[in-house]
Amino acid sequence: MDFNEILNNINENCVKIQKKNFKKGDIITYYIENRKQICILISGKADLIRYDKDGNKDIIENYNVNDIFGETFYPVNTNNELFVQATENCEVLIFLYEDIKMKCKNNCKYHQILISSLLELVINKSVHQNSRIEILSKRTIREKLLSYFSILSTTSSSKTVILPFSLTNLADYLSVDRSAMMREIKNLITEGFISKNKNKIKILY
Amino acid sequence: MDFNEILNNINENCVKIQKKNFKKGDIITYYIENRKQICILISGKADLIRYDKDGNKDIIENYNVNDIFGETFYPVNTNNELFVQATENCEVLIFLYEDIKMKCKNNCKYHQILISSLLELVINKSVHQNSRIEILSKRTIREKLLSYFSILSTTSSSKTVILPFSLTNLADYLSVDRSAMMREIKNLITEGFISKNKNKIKILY
DNA sequence: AAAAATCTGTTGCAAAAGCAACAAAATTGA
DNA sequence: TCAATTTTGTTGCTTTTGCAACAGATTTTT
Repeated sequence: MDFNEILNNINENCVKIQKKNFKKGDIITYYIENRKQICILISGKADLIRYDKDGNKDIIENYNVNDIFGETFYPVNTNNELFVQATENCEVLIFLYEDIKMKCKNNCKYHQILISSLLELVINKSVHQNSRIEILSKRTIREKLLSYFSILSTTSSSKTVILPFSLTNLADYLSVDRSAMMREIKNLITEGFISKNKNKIKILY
Repeated sequence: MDFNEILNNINENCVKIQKKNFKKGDIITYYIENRKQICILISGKADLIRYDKDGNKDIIENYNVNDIFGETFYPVNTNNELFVQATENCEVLIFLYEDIKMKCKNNCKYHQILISSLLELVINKSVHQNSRIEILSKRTIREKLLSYFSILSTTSSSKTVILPFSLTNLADYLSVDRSAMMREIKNLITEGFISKNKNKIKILY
């Protein structure tokens, strides 16, 4: 998926796409009701963040290369302030859905490639969301952990998985209390289901 | 989104799309690893169903008009048998992702409309999935319920919401024990947060 | 219209999870 | 490099949830 090629070749008269750079810590975009912005992360990492009414910071999603975000994909309402913040330096493509939605009159090739590529990215996003739903649907912390490890194991084709984030963030991702999760990891180890070394988990069953 | 128009006008030499009819109870499709089928529900209702290793039936998703499904959107592995079953008579468009992915040589107009329409449907799907994730991320049954009611209330612009499915299925959707959910609904009523009449919930705060 | 199946509502009890608070280890950054 | 911050690991206690088992109401099927 070479978005730079698309960007360089697309007919500027028909599609308005911006490429912007952000430094670590910068706000890439605020989610605005009734706008439909689409952002594609070309390089770097970023988080979708919300502050709830009690002022607690929630990391709702995190993004890597080829991830797609923007309020187009998220139910936005005025109660929540949602924004995406760079956790590393980032290159991002930014445009509005209505600006690319329909084929331009010029019938330009790269516009069509853009739409097809976008479709592919959104499908990937949907698959990831379904994995997340699958995990969150589990009733116990144990099942959530095992289900998460199992998905990592399948995608990496290995019984030893490397956690892509800290245990603190894992608890957030599974949406459980961290200390309760730690307790359950300990139980899984003593009961022989897994072993653990730093951020490597080995599945033993 | 008029898929019949697309179907009637699309160049049959470039895109293979089938329209099929199903009776209530029929299996619309089994999810197969490494295939990438896409189905669009034109009319009727259907459920995505899994039987886990203990033989328990799980309703994972349910589909209405304009919903899109197929293994393209779901992480499939050989451990689970996944299939979609009609809960009412259905008309369904069925095709393979690779058959429509790239623009045909003929450059036919309706092929492009199909891809754009598909993009729109997948974006909608993604927004719904995010709502579901939002709800499932809540830690307590009470928060899940209130969060669900609040989303229904926002989309219907009314403080009185009509539950689109039975309480039994609501418990499934929220992924909680039904009796515990009933208890919590009762608590919400006695504490004055909501009132309830049949399948109508009124939000009182 | 009767029988079967599903859904709603309720409860006691056991298990699991959340909360709070703390210390030690590891990482970051000034 | 040393101080500050974040992460990991642990535990006692409380609250919430799940489970099991009912009975009654409602809906569907025959």
